Amino acid sequence: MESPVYIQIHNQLKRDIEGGKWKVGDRIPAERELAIQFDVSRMTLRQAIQTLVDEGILERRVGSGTYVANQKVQEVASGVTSFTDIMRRQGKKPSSKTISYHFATPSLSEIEKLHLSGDTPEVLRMERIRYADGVPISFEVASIPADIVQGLTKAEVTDSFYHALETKGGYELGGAQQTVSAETASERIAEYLDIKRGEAILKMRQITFLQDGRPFEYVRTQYAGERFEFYLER
Amino acid sequence: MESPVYIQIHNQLKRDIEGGKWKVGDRIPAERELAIQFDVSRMTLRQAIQTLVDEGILERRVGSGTYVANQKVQEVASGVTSFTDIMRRQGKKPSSKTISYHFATPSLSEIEKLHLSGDTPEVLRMERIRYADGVPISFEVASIPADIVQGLTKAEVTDSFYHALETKGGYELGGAQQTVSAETASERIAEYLDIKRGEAILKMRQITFLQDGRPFEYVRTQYAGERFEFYLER
DNA sequence: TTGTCATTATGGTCTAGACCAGTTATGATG
DNA sequence: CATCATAACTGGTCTAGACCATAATGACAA
Repeated sequence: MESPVYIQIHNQLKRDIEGGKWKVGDRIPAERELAIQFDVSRMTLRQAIQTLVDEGILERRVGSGTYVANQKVQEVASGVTSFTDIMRRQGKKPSSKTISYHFATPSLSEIEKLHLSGDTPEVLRMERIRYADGVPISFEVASIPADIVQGLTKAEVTDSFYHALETKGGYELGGAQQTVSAETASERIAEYLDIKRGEAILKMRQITFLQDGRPFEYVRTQYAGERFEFYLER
Repeated sequence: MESPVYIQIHNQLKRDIEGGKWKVGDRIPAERELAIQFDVSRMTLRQAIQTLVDEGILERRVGSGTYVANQKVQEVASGVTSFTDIMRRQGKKPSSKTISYHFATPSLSEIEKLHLSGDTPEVLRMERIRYADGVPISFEVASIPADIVQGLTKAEVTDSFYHALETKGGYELGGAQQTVSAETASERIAEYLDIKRGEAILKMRQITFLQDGRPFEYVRTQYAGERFEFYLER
């Protein structure tokens, strides 16, 4: 591993919690004890705990202990949500078909949007159709700097990219910028989405950022207008 | 003082920044130096800096220094913005043409969306076309409970509704719920927006709330797809 | 003038302690 | 058995160092 120790501990604790080692409301071992278990100083252990507190996963109570918080707000309020999560939350079964998946030299707009530099930057570019309960919802093109996906398998990238980034890559996801507009469907898109040419398309461009502000993903999505709508609270 | 040292330092640095000691983009002294100035250990000084980074006031750059961040996000991210404000911010001259403006008995969906009750509720319903620099951008239908607009003139409602609500009505604006979808233009809408029938329309439904959670406005807007896009940060 | 490379300064991480203040469990005492 | 003081434990803060990777600087060579 190359990520900082406290991130590794963060990930380990997160896995433990998600794996059911401790349930909501449970008290986890004291800082001093965990520090011994992980063989780090208490300050380092505290840094790991802090990141989980920031995420709303843990909750500290002075004099009493550190507890597994009952999450809720987080997912709705904060940031980036994957297609998979959105569909699951609506009780739909998400699936997708990968049209293409290959590394390439980035286009000008990819270089600009992803802040790429160096003499020979490379991006992973993939095209996918996404389905809800088997009905095509959207066609998307995603571009990701090659170094970000280093060490991830194709399955991890296509099936659980955000999750893999956090657990295996040690990255922390930040916010996103989106623009939403409307167009009519081209012949190719219409075929992909099983609609007629000229029907309405909701087009979204999204740049997703890491916690430190680095863009790591540039996605262009075209949704079948008749089957999808955006919901926002502000 | 009784607050922790790092909070005191936090406050001092904040005062310094607000007082103009350092301007946006300036580099503040190095951590090691500030630690000496405040006569604390570097770890404690870092804790003070961290709180300011969390607030988006400072920005760290490894190997380079700590800088006063240029804030931005806030205004964009938070709250309800009027068409007028959005256009002004983009340097466009906003205008609008009122198609209809009358009080009516609410439809079922208006009753539901606006939480109307009482035996004879009434809504103000108005239809408008919005322009930017004279080019039609959107057609909107807005419904407002009659009691909300009591005491406001027609000009105040059509020209500066949010502003008039706050100053003359004494209401405090809260959040909003929006759904965004795509459709194709009907004959009537196409005419209003000076586009062809069948062209893409970005359709937004918005319910706007007061601070206390009461809905006070239900707006259905259709934007000319080729002339408008939504921008979001999340 | 340009490119390379070593130096230096910066933030990032980590340690092994310390003391404080709030909470809880333990016992002694009535 | 109930009460209350106290000891033990918890997270919160703080220190005085250390080493690392990155970024900026300046000297030197091409």
